[in-house]
Amino acid sequence: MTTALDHKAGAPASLAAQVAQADMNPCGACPVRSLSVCSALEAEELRRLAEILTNMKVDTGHTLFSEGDGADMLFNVTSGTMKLYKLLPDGRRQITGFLLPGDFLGLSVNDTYAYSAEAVTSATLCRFPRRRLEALLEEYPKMQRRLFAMASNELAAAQDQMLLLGRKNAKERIASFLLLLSQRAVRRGFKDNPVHVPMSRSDIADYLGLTTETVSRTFTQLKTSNVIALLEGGKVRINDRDGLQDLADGAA
Amino acid sequence: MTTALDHKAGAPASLAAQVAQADMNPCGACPVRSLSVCSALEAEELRRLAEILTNMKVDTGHTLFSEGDGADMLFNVTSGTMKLYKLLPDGRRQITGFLLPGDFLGLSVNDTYAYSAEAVTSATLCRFPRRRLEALLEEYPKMQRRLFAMASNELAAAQDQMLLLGRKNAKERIASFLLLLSQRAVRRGFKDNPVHVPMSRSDIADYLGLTTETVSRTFTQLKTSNVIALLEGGKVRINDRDGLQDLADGAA
DNA sequence: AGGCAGCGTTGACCTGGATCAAAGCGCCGA
DNA sequence: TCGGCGCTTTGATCCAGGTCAACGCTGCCT
Repeated sequence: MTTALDHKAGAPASLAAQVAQADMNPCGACPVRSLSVCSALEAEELRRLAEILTNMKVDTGHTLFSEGDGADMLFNVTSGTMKLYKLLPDGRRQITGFLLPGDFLGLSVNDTYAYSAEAVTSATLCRFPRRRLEALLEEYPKMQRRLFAMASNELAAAQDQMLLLGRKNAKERIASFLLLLSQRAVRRGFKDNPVHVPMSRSDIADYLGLTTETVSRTFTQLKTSNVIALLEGGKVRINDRDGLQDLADGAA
Repeated sequence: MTTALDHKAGAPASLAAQVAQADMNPCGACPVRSLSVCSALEAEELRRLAEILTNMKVDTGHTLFSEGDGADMLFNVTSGTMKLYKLLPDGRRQITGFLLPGDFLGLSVNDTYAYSAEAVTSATLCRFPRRRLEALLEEYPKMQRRLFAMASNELAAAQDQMLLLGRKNAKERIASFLLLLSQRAVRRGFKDNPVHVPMSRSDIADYLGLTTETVSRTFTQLKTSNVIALLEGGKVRINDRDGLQDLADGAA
């Protein structure tokens, strides 16, 4: 079992220093300001955020929280990859999303999490007490609006995923998945081509509503038809992006 | 083809009269204040909303907007049922949700709708110009917060639906669907038992990621095993709610 | 009244992906 | 260095749900 290593975000003095630079993100090492809940805010707002956050680190496989737990914390991923999932009583699992640096997690409708969150790779996050963040939101409507925009984006992504799960075949699902990862890499400022795929076949399967065997076979098919190449280290090179896009759209 | 019948919401005088009663909802006949974007607001806020809204009516089958259209309007359903869907180029369709009175639609990330909206039954809506509503949101953070809460709810529903589409079998999907309709009826103040199912088999199929034939057969199975009874007028009586719940959870 | 178009149901058959099984292939710890 | 465990791949077989087809019902339109 892995454990979470919590620690308060630096000493107060160092915090103040951080915030003195207006373009510093209080979420520590978060390299993706444009996606973070913390981005596009005023220095004053950042300072207030910094006051209530705690930086933490989780190892691969660590469960951050489980469906049904009391939802008193919100998180922002600052490095690594997390997965969110829901389970059926018999163990069937659906991964509802993979979270990259800048992504936010922990929103809940009532007072319990509606899904579980687990680290795909070792990851760092910053953690906000729900109550205190909500209080800040009241004070700074701009933060509220930013959070709303993020939720809207997630909703749009969820709808794409419903189309995928309800109507696409295995090849189309894998193609869509690879393009999604590629696009997200670009948005995070990395090059889009050898796509880094940090998750296991089993995670991919549970995200796409398939089995590991089908995921594996489909990767092999795409490799055989030279649309992609499987590189070492969990990297996938896209040889024929247009072909992959046509597949993903169901146009092929 | 059906057409939308737009008309300004009453005369200014009548509007003022409406708003004078603080617990009147500016969205005309909307009977479900607790779910509406308009609910739980101050008289002042309601008055401002009433100023910018237009009530409208759409007939069964009418397309309110299509995926890719410029998203300059937001809507709130006041009566009837709407469906949201996405299409693949070859015509495969995924319905991402059914909207009942009080539900909000038209949120978009960039400036175009990410899905199409069509009337399942004839329906009435109130329509807000996006720009003007956004301006109001700036002014009234409480409205913003309310909208955020609604988006969070939709997100949770979308995650449930992903679990359904990715991991449940046909019987479990139909069971989940019936219980969902039943619960929503309760929340809207109707009795939960003979559930009203206003949508066609084809709509149900495209919502659940099945075919009409499978939907029909599964209804028949549930009827045969006396879990439900199919009544006339698109009503379904739930005879064994616990049994249905076990099915929906995949516990049976 | 008749005809016809769309929906729902049912039957027969087919197939994509699940399931079951077994073999490679790191990677880590002793 | 070796052994073993977990992940991935590949093969063989199965089956839930898709596809194709036919028919009944209902409600329009003429």
